[in-house]
Amino acid sequence: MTEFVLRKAEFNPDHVFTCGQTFRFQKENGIWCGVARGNLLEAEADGSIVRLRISGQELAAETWRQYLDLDRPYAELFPEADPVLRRAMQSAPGLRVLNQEPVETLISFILSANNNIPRISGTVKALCEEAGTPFSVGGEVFYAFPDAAALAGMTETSLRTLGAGYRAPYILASAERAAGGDLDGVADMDTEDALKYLQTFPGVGPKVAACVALFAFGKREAFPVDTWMRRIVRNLYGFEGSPQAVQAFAEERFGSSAGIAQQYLFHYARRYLPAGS
DNA sequence: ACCCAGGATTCTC
DNA sequence: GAGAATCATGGG
Repeated sequence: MTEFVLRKAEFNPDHVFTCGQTFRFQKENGIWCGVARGNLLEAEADGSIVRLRISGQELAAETWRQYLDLDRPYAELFPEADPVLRRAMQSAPGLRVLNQEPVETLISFILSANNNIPRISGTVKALCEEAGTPFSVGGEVFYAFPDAAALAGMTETSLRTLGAGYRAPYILASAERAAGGDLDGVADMDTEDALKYLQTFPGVGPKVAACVALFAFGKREAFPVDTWMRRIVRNLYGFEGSPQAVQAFAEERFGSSAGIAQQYLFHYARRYLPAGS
């Protein structure tokens, strides 16, 4: 078991787990609970501190520091943040961008296309219970996200039963490629190459590629543009254009940590910008 | 019945 | 290349 005691100002689970980067965490009885890297991760706020408890196979504390992105100085990332970004950051202190597993991120965000977050979460959970490796903590059973080979061994029918819909064949084909090692080189690519390469996976376009690059491969300049991002850029920055134009606007404005700015803005938009505006 | 959801793919011009 | 139609599925 690994434990962390952190200041809520540097890691706030209420922001980390609701800002849309992961679909596997739920709050139960005041405790955030989910599975990451085949371990149970629980986070509980206690005043101004947060206790993190990680149970399961024993992984090095350094691995978890990396997963939690604890060693990045968030307060120093945007020294000249504009008023919009500053407001978004001030509204979510302790938000951090996790470093998640590539296969889980790839498949989850293929599922996210033209879908809504509650339904994505439900399908991901069903997927884990169907094909993931179970492990038990304190007598309760949890499921790791299925590895690529397990996913590739599923049928289109079973994936549709779990709620994947028309994305089922994309998931199978992309899982097959991942099982063959096709994600292995992405970590060493620069952002531009990674984005281009990830889009060769079935079901992966510009937005999903940016999510995978950002959330699984540490490409912090990758800036996913979705309906929320177009809305916030239009309403709060007065910039309107194609997703590609919005991405260029964001990269120019936010620089090498644009993806982290994106998470603050996305989280802010979902909480404070009325839908349909 | 209609629209939307963290879009991607395919068809068409 | 840019723009429209199509793609399951559940909830408003």
